[in-house]
Amino acid sequence: MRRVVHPPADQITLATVLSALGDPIRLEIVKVLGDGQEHLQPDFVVPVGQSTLSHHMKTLRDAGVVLSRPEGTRCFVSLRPELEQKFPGLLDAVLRSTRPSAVERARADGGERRA
Amino acid sequence: MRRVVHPPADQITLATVLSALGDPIRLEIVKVLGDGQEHLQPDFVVPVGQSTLSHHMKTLRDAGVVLSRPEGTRCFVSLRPELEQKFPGLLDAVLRSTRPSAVERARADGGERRA
DNA sequence: TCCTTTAATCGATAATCGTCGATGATAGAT
DNA sequence: ATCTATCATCGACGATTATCGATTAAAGGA
Repeated sequence: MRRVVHPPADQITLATVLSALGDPIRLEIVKVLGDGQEHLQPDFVVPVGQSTLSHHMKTLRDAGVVLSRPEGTRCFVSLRPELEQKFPGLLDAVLRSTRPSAVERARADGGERRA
Repeated sequence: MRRVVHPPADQITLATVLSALGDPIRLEIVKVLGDGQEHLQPDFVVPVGQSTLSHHMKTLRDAGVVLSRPEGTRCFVSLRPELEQKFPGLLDAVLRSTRPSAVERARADGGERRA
């Protein structure tokens, strides 16, 4: 796998992180990574081509959101742990926000009786 | 003051909110609004012209982050309360992240003895 | 050595964004 | 009726971004 670079933790900025997260495709990627596991590109089911997905990955990597670990011909991706130190609770709040809330689930149910 | 429009709460999306917050100027605006009070444009000290500031305000408004309340010739701006219902804890996490953490303050102190 | 796989990079294109100065709209004051 | 203050809108510009298909790099397997 090709060489990939990560920014040092001290030059990760909030604006850049939020900007990186402010895209539906990248939000979906982060949502998948939210399980704390490492993932490969095929794990992210997004409606874009491979090169575009790779580009989004670079955006997240450059922003300091994800970590890319090349191994053999593959590249394992995970959430970058330093993010929690720098911006405590931020990623959690974002991940919680990607899940429908109780009131939204109720609204989606409409008037249905519970099964 | 001219008529301003706000999106209905149910069409505020996470990606759009994060994208709106992912800019240093707008982050500064939100930081000022973090005191929970209403503010006028002159309260935001940002290195851009008036028309650009107004444009950023529109971006935040369209994303559902802020509320604009025209009164007379002025326009009071505040954080939009529905945001907390939709994405609980998100704005708080962002606002906390705009403030330097304890470890960062210690680092900035360098080896200095405390006064 | 050649083939396959995975993912980064390149070059191109269209769309979006941040910025500015100028103008316009609205309300209040003189 | 005019002037002034506040802020939204307009038109233009350059910069950045999202996207694609094609290519390249690196490693593994045949």
